[in-house]
Amino acid sequence: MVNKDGPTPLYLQVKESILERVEQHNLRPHDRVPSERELSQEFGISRMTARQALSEMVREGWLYVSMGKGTYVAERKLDQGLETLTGFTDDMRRRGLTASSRILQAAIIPCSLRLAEVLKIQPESAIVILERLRLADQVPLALETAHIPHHLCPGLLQYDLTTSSLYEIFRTKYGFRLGKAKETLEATMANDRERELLGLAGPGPVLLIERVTCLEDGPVIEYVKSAYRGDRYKFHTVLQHGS
Amino acid sequence: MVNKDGPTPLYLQVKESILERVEQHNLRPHDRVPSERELSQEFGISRMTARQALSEMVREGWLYVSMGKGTYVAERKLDQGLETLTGFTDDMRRRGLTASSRILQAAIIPCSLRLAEVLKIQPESAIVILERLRLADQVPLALETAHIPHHLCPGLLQYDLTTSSLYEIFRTKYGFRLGKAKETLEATMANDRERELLGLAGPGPVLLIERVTCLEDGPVIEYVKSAYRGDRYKFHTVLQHGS
DNA sequence: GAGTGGTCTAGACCACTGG
DNA sequence: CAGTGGTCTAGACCACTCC
Repeated sequence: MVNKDGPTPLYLQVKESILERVEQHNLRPHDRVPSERELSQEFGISRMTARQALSEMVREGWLYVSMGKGTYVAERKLDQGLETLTGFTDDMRRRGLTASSRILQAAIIPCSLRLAEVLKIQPESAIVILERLRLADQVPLALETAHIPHHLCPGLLQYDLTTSSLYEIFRTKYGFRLGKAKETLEATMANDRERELLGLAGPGPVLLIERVTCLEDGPVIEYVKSAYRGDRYKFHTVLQHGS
Repeated sequence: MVNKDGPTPLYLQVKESILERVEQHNLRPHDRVPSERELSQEFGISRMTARQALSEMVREGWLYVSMGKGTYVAERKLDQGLETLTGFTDDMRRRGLTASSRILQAAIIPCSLRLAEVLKIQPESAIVILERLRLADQVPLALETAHIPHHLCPGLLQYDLTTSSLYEIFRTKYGFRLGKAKETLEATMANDRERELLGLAGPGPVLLIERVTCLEDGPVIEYVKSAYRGDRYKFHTVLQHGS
């Protein structure tokens, strides 16, 4: 059942084994998984090793624990995807809306000092700057400015960016796989330009979102700053307790 | 140094002890923390127990490990553990600030119809309502109202909620383990009450955060609505691309 | 009372880093 | 080489849940 002499740690082998049962639906949400003592007998390992496999899976959201009762398979589908990285197009699709864009600026420019630090490239390197008014069902919702290192995606501006998702182009045209993104969100007042483009009658709040996105293998692919109309947009996320 | 007979687990006592040294700057970023074997001698505990304290802190982003060299204090940048569920107190601690509270309302009231749906309890059930002005280094930062099913934590109001973390009380006094939380964030204008309590001179934006938190084994433990000063607070999160 | 997870011990061997 | 974290063992006692 497990290989005690191989290079793979025992607890990882146990983890993989349970993960398989979950993914192949031999174990379904809210089914009980074998107890720590059962696993240690089944695999011929100590209870602490079985425990390490289970508690890692609990931490990662695959399983949950009910004190004195047992460990169970977690519900995945409900919240899955809310903490995942999506662009404007997918975000709107999830809300049942159709995304489109009006391009305000699309150019290749030298990169400022501050931006070079964020994108982890040399100052003055060429970057693609792409400013778009993002519409949901034809109504202005956000003003979005993306900064992308030009050497990572030469020829980006030849594609139709009014209807296509930028992330879709990254994936299909350049073969990029997105990794992690860091976001910050804050509430501010709309400035004049935002007010005009978003169609606000008077002063109003906007949700300012900054995102730094990395590819799976490390390099920063974009820095995006967006201003969402406060009265029309809510940001959703799911947090998992870390212990 | 540690209390072996008390109700607090040894590894948590060790964790708190190291956390204190980090917060009081006795240990600075990139300083080495005592090794697992050193800690087990210092506290008179086994190495596995010391290890549990350290590895939890690594997972939470306080420390990092360098293989074969040692364990070190992490740079408290906006890096890790940001997608984990924390309360105001821990959030401020991560930013190097001290959290405190002014209690505006603490009572047991019957639950409204709308709230009953969110908390998944019967309408008119008793709930604890706790409204607090949250301060960071003595400066008002957020107005927070928590709604908690009373039957889950009877006697909650007897505890000191001005300095204690609500989540700390959940954990130590009731033995709760937090699971997932769903949050929504939006930008609005401060209403009169928020403006007065948060100390805003005139109209200003606030970041409105709603959170529904569940325990590990399912039940909803709280619904919290918070209004953060837009000019003093940024929300951080990390998104992971869903493959 | 029997089973569960939560904590803890006192050892052990390994791969890795530094001097 | 001595020290580090990574893994693992075979026990132990506890609080909890269900019957």
